[in-house]
Amino acid sequence: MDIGKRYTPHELEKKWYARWKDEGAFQPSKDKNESFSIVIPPPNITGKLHMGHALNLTIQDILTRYKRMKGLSTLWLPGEDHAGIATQHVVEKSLIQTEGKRRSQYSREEFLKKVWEWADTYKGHIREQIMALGCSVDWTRERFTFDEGLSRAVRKVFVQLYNESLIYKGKYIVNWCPSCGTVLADDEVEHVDETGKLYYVKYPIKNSDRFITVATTRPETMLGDVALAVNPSDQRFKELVGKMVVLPLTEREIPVIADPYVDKEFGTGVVKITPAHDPNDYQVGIRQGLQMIQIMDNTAKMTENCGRYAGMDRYAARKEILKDLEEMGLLEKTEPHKHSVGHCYRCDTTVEPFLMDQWFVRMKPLAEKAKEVVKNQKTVFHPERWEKIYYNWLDEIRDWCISRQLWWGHRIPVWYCQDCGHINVSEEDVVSCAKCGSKNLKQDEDVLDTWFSSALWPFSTMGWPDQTEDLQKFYPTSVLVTAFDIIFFWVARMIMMGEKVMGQEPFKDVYITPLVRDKNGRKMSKSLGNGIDPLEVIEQYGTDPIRFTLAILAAQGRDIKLDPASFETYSKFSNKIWNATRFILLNLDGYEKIELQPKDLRIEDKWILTRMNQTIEKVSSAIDSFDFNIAAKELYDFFWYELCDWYIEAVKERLKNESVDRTSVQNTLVKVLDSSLKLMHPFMPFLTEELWHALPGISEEQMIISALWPRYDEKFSFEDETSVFSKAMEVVRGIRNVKAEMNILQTKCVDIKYVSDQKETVIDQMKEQIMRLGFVSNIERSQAKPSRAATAYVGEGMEVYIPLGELIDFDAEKERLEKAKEKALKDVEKYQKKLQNRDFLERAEEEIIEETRTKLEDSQNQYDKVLKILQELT
RNA sequence: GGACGCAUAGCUCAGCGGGAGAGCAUCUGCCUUACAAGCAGAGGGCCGUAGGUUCAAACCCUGCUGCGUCCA
Repeated sequence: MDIGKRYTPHELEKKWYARWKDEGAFQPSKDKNESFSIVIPPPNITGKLHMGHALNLTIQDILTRYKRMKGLSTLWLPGEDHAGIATQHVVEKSLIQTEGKRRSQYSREEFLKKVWEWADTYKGHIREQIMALGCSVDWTRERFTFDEGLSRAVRKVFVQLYNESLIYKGKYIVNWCPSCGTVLADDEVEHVDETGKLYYVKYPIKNSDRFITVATTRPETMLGDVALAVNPSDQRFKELVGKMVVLPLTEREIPVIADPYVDKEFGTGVVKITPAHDPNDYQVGIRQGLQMIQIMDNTAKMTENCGRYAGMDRYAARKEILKDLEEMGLLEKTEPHKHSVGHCYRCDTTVEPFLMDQWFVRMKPLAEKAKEVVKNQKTVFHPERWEKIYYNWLDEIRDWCISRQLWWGHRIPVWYCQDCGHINVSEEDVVSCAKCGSKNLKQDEDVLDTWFSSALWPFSTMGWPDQTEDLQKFYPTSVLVTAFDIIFFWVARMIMMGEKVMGQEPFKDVYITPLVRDKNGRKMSKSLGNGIDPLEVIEQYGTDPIRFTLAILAAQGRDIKLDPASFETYSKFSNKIWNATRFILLNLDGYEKIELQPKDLRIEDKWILTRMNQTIEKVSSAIDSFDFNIAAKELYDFFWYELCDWYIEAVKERLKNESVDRTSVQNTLVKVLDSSLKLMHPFMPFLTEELWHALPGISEEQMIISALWPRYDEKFSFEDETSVFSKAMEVVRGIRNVKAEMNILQTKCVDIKYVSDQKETVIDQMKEQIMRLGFVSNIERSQAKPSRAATAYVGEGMEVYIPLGELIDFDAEKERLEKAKEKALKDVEKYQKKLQNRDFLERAEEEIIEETRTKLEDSQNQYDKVLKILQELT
């Protein structure tokens, strides 16, 4: 079978993906016992996939295809995430644009209908992109976090945790996003260092003309102050404790209290306490039994508790209050101040700490279990260091706020009885109160945090709460491949829920992918506009090059600085594979498959087969240890620098003559190509599938995707021949080098002469190949160095010369030899020094010492010979 | 403030105890009938800095400097 002259990626991508999918190649085989499974980190339905996804998906596909070829029953389960806040946010924005209406102008049902429409559209986009990347996911098992089945799982877990008192409702300080109009979990708040101001405000002491000065970054919250606090050990303020001060602007009187929370060094050593609007103050408030005054509403406007400031936005109020304090002479001074400010991770609005009734998950007991799982190595992080980050977070964990004031999400399965006040918590919709039987019920308006449903993903996608075959076979999953930024949001919570609900860790390995940055090391982001769209790259170069590029850059524990030029580099590799295959196919005239026998093989055949064997081992073990870059590099080097540059070049002559020998070469080529394509398949699925089908003996029904992974074959490992070939390579390089230095065309054939005291040299063993690779017209053994000759090779037991007559440039030759001499001398000195060191001889391993002795001998030898040649240079 | 990571050729990085490597870029030569998306050759590095461990350190340990990230 012939293939086209050029590698044209696009048509073959579509063709093969459709066939793989249609023939069920992505579905796990039913008959095998050992299984391998991955659940996809479900992409949000808010937008398109970025380079991070492309990397993440590529790695998962490499693992999946590799395990599938290794014969395991393999499942990669795809799906999408409904992404509560984010999705509601983008849909609202798009509705304002398309229909000019805000969310409040729709009913909850109407709005949700719109979001579902959006969800369906975007699920489609995500599917297309996953397909474009060639991912071998089992589409028959696709799931969505808001599916009916997954919603059932969410309810069941909620009820279970509620019944075990692991879920509770309570009034606490939470993070409120005034723009999204919902509460956020602690880890959904991003802290950014900002330069703000520290305002020093004077509070008059009651019945006195003295003041206490308080430093604050947020003067507007003073309207909610209920106390001033000092550190109990602070001598400066000892006698003030217990006194009352008059809160400026309100005339309210508040006490001065002592609390160890106060930092003596900060500001004046006195802080204002606003329990309803600051998490630390809230703790003080609880300890001291203080009143809590709400001064802002859901939109961050001041409440009626704020007198004449009521109705103002928080920033307007701040301005106004400062102006008033200034006028009253109560603003002592203002200093620039650096502090960290919380922002909403979705819309970047400054979050407001807020005292509210919300639902929480009690994290401590779950976190303990989750720590154990990793400590006991039931789940292992790669690279290992992420464990620390994981522990760190779990150690400092606080209860997880799971209710969200949104419409898009799993509605909290709680019904409040309007008559008796009973809280009904149930998997099924409640129609009558369990306590009083009243039908006057009201379901909680709020929905659950998206991550609550994502936390169940590894088992909810496999049919839980039903006891399905998939769960039996594929849970726990084998590997989770994800980015570090969701270790807290997602990975840790999945482990908690897996342990809690299934009694078993959700995955055995967690591979944390590198972060894809731009070529300058900046994070790719929409606002910087420095993102690279994977689809555009695919459009330009094809899927296989982008996958291979990402894989070869994916070194563990280091971010990827992605220079688009890399795609160019590795698309050339694809082309190389294409053309090498094409060459082999063009040379299969009269091909007849035979069982290769060592006795029919020549040195270069044995060499390439040995190297093939080694490559199989290296690539397999690299994938096993998640070192995708090493695996990819190994393939690149083997295929290009050994198979193409040396083996194919060496056997071209042998392919020309019809003989048994040609059959051996053809079979070796086909065998090596077959194995190479298989090893490369997980990285470059389309190209390899296409080319594999052009190989002789591959039937139309077969597919490389389900072919068996190559195995190391003892029969084809030949150490001796491998070192002979290496020596031949050196000789050829020497000849080429002389030509380059003497300005002789590489393709101009020269004669060579060699001097040796050995009976058989590499030149005798590989004469034809050396002649072909070095463009040599004639080789002769000689008793001594010919005159007017350049030295091409000086090695153990042999020197190779090129008699050049008038062509020789003595200066250039002398320079070359001087360089070689210097190098040899440096080596000699280095090894001598080592071997003269008594400590070295006493303490180093015997093997190392022996090796060093050999090296010394070799370099000494080299030096002597080069020196001699140099002296005789005529 | 607490924790972590990184520093190797001009650029991007691999190597992580016994010979400093790759790609890109640069320079030289070549259309050698698979591939000019190619072939052959060359130049370029006190492996951040100061100590320590070791017979032996780019590699292990510590301090420092610079850059980055996470948590508070």
